[in-house]
Amino acid sequence: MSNLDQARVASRSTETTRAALIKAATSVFAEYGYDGGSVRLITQRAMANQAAVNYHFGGKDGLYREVLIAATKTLEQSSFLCPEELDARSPEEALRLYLRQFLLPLVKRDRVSMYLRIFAWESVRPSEAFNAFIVASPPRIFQLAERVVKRFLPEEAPAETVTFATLWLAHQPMFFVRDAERLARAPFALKFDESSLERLVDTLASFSLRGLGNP
Amino acid sequence: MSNLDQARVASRSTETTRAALIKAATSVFAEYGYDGGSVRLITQRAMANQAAVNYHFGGKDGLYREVLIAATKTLEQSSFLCPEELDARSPEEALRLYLRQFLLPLVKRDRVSMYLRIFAWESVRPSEAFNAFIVASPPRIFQLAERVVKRFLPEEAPAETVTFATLWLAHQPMFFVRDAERLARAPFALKFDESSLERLVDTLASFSLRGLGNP
DNA sequence: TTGAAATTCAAACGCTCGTTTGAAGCGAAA
DNA sequence: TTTCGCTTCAAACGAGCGTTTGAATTTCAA
Repeated sequence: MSNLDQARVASRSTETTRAALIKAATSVFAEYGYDGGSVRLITQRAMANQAAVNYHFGGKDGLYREVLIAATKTLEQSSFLCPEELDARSPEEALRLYLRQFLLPLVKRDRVSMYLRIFAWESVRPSEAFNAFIVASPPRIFQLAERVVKRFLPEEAPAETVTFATLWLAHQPMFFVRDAERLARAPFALKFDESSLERLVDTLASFSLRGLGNP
Repeated sequence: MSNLDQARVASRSTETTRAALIKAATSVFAEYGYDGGSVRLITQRAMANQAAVNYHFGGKDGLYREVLIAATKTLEQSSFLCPEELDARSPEEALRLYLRQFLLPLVKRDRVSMYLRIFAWESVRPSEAFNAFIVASPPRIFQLAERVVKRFLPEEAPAETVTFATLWLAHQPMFFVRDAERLARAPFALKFDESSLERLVDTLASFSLRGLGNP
């Protein structure tokens, strides 16, 4: 009887718990971010014991890393966000598609939206676990904003300008996704449904493309 | 001997401690935000006892409120950020001035910059103490972005569009100020000095005015 | 100088957090 | 059926947080 056999034998119950924890962690981290999401809430939602996180993943960090791995894997397989899709379109359409995809979490609650929410949290103040992760395996979606921006900037644009522009663009949808809950309350009262999402995409695309001065 | 007399009599040492705490709290909150700034660090910098915060201000909230009061008072007296100054300029100049003033904390460490940093923190995830404060006495500087934006939008623009645009503009400089420390490290490596600040102002002003599509 | 009020201080309280512990439960091989 | 290793569990640990406590100290009018 090898370790492999043992692992296979025990894998059913183990995998059940692991999967439940990852699923619960995904929703909790999407809602509250890494620092704000507590192990107690995650294990509660997964109907597992608190110690299970440490037993199966070595700690909160390890569980988060699993979520990030699943996120990058899913997002890389999602055709909506693949770089080739962007390159096949005109710069204007690419920009609009980019904004629209990253704003979708405002009205959707599916898995991809939760992953995008997690990235939106990390765009504010990245956790150390996240930094360690993107150094090890940088998610492809982080190149997307730069890719879109480069379609507009001249070839000879300095790297600093590209960085400014990339950060500038990437954080426009991130802000709305991350703070949707707060913006829904006073004094903003922005409730997002399909139609207001479209208007937001229109507005951001217009500003990003032509600026405030050219409506 | 009235309470007033007692207050006056005891005011020297009291005011010294109070002022030291407020000064220390300003720098700590500017550095780490409200949640991230601890009472222990504040009292350490002020060379005061931990209990002094509760004794003089009733708690961390109360101390923060004093900082916010000082911030709004100072910022309202600062001619750089007054609404009249903006109205006296062309829309383009007003926008540029707005961006420049709110990006100044990147290179300056003076009192006004610390206050702007605190507001930048609050723009991400406002503390309850902050929400309670702005309801009681809304700082004037929060109307500035809307004022600038309205110079560009047509009179009949829907309120939702104005809100979108205001949030869009207001968060552009806030992001850089808040995350300056992180952006200085890899993979961005954006160190800000006078010249790079000017380039950032140029870039953001250009994008905000004319968008990516019209360099 | 005296006494009462104001202020400071070290220590501890109560809470939440991530993590650890050691016993109990469980399933499959012997 | 017994045994052994993997998994679960309730409980506690230790660290950090804001806050409270009660005694010591300072201050100053009387």
